[in-house]
Amino acid sequence: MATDCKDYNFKEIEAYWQKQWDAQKTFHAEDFSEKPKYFLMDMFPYPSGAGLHAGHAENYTASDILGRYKVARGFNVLHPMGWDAFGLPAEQYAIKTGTHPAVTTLKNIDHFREQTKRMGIAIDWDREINTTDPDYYRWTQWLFLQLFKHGLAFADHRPVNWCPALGTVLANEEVIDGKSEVGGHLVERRNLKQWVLRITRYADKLLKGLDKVDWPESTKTQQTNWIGRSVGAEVSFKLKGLEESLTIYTTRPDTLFGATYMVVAPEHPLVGKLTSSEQKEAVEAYIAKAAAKSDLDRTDLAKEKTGVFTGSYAINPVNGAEIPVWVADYVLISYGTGAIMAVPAHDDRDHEFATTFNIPIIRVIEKKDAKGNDIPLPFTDIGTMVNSGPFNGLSSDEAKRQIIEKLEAEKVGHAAVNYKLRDWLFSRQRYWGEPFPIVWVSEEAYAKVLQLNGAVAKGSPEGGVCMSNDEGVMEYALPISEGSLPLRLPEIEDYNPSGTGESALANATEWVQIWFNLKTGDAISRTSEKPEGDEWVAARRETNTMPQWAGSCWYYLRYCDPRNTQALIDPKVEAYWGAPDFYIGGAEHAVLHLLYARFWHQFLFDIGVVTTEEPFPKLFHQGIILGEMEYVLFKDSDGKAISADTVGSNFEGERVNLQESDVIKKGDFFFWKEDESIRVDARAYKMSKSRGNVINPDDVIERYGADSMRTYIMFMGPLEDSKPWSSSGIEGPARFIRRFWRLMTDDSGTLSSKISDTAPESGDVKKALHETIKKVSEDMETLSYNTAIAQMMILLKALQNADSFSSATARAFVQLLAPFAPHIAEELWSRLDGKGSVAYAPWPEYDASILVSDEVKLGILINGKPRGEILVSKKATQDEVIELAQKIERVQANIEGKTIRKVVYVPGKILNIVAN
RNA sequence: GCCCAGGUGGCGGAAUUGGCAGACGCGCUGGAUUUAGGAUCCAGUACCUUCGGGUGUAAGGGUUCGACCCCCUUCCUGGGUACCA
Repeated sequence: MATDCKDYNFKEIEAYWQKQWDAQKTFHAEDFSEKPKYFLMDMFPYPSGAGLHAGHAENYTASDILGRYKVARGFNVLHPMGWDAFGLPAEQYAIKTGTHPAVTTLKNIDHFREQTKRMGIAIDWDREINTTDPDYYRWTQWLFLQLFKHGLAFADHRPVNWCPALGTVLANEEVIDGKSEVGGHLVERRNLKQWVLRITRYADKLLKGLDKVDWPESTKTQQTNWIGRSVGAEVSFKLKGLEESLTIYTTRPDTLFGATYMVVAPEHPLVGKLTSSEQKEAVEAYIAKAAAKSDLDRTDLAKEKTGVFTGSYAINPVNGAEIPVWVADYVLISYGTGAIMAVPAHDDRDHEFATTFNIPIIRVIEKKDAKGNDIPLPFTDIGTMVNSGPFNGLSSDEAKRQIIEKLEAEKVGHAAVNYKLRDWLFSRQRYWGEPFPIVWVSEEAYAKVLQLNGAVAKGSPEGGVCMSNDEGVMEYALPISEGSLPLRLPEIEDYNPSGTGESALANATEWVQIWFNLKTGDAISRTSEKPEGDEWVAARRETNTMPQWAGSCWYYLRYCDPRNTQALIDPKVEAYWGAPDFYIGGAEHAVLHLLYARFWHQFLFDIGVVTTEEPFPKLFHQGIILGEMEYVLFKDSDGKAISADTVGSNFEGERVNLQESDVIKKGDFFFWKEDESIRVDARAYKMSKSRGNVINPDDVIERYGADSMRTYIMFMGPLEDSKPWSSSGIEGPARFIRRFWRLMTDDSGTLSSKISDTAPESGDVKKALHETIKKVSEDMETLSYNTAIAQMMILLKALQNADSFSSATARAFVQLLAPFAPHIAEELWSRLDGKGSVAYAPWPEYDASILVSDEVKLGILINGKPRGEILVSKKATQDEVIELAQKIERVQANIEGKTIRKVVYVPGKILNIVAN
């Protein structure tokens, strides 16, 4: 049944079909269907109060089109949606208003779901998930318990941004120039008890797995760089007058002869011993200063190298040279061994440092430029060895090998691999996150756990996880029983952090203070009587919560089996759906989300929960939709227009937004029409509230309808490109949709009289249709939606110009358009007596025989310049073609009096005659 | 700085195993229709031109019968990253 709209009333039509899809569960994905499965997934959104933005609309429309196409192709499509709903904004709102974050979150989710439906996105809503739902996060907690059990989670003191004035820990983005974003209070670094995941154990697997996935190259590169595997050597330098030696890591053992000094990080454990009495004061002052700097400051002030001589000397193992040991903060304690050999000739940073402090610079690698001159220092590439004793003349690569061999033989060094990747700080001092299913007990209690050897012992890693508390007493972390999951967030009155650096959970005494069973892992509040039995002890719950990444690391699995109460996912279901066949989302998650999720997935593979090695075999990033193009005229304080190229970044005058018609382009730049010597700044900016250039999908749907919005967003350009929104540009696709309606219907809302199965259909119409089927089908596979739409516009024109066309042609066209504009397609499909939902109608096939034509247009070129064209058979011989070509006047004129030197004939494409 | 992606009409873009650059759309110009229109329809629209033609894909060079496409150099824009030895 269709609506009874006479004209194109998109509001009525879209609302009607959305209701139908909901009621009929049109997009239900069936487990174990015999159809081939297609698991299509979007990066799920954080349901913010602001609602969906243009980027979401682009993302979901793109995947929706692919999903609808796959349904028409006979696939059992799983296209789910969910909510990454833990996060700071809801907590901050709770602190301000006292509203429980869950309340705010559910309200926002309702809004997001409504908006998604209003865009006509085909989702199986029965599989909706929400990371803040205890039935969901119990499995996040379960997963953490597995990581814990396998020794991949440990506790450590790690620095956070602590703001004493606010009594809270701040996220990096809440700290600006060392001050809190709110209130501008001083922020300091403070070590807190934190959870850390050993992602570094998976560094190699994460690197190797990238070879197996079909991802954008740039994303793979980013992950590769982030993991930052480097191969080099660890070398021990004897220290003059000290027992200890100093071990360094270098990727360039070939430059060992060029080491003229050494540097240790200010935090290096040997600094004290290295420091001579004369240098003590200077070194200690330097270390104190370095400690006061945050990581950010240390890099901010990186422009000038600083450091202090320790007074000690090291001995270069390859040539016995004595070289000074410095302490400098350009060496980081967290990478390698926290100490380096400095080779100023062949490292930019060492060169800068050596120049600043007048340290000798010795060239040990030689390379000549094109003119035969030495390439100036610092030269960081590889070349030929010089000043390196027995290794002179070797290539860098060969020297690396031989020097490592020599070091190994002399037991002063060995080949070594290092990673930039750090272990993952996995805790936050917040309320609105998953509670850790962990309790802390005393050392004696831990001993008893081993003795009892119950579920608690079996769920713990070998050696346990322990950590000294503020009083210096050792405490042990133990897992709560899997049966007691989910460990729910307690209801609290005040969402403010405890003020001690712990989350608000620390104040929920009844929740935190528990009796814990050392055998079973069960717990009850200490407000109750201590149960019988000496396996029950007093314990304290972990008060950190998990970061937002936790829920998003494995959500794709839960879509397959969202209501399972026995397991994270049923192995049979996992075997059917496997990993998502297609994953679409923004490139901003190229590193962290995608790396963390891969880590968990590889772990789940190792413990047998999943059967695939990688979670996202195919990944696609949609580009960013920018705000509208802006033409900005600058005016100085006197209101006088000034040219954009004279304006610095500290411009303080007035910015005037001009219309496109107010500017003129000359060369590469735009100028003001009123005074063409004034250059105008022309560009599109990222959408942002502060800039006021945000396009709200709701407004667009209100004015044009979802079908037109979807078609426009896909028509804007290649999906992966970033492109500016244009409020006039949408008129094109919107007109196309309206014309499509008028092509199929007449004024009274009945089918157009042009649609006839008795009148003959012209060859041109047939050809246009089949060309379109071919083009659209091909473009679907590559997500080239912009050109698919362009081709449908051509078909529309052809049908408008035709006297009549068949209902079969009309239905095929409706089907082609259906993934893009599903509502109007359903409506017209229904009116064209199509069976069922157009979504399930088998995708039209093109008839290749209609498209092949023997006659082709052949371009005739003289000396590479187009001079005419002829219609010939594809199989025409070169001689036939030349004869025909020579009959063309312009061709004659261009070869007259010249000798033909060469002829290049590409059948079906061009004929190029070279003559002079 | 380094890494990645990209520069094509006034605008969004199309065309690549190297073969007639500018499909499709916006905007603009002119026309039709309408009481009116931010509706609809038709035509034109890269630039220059002495109307023969010439020039054009960020700039310069190279390879080729032929280059938006391949190679080298430079410039610009966007994204990522921040002393990782």
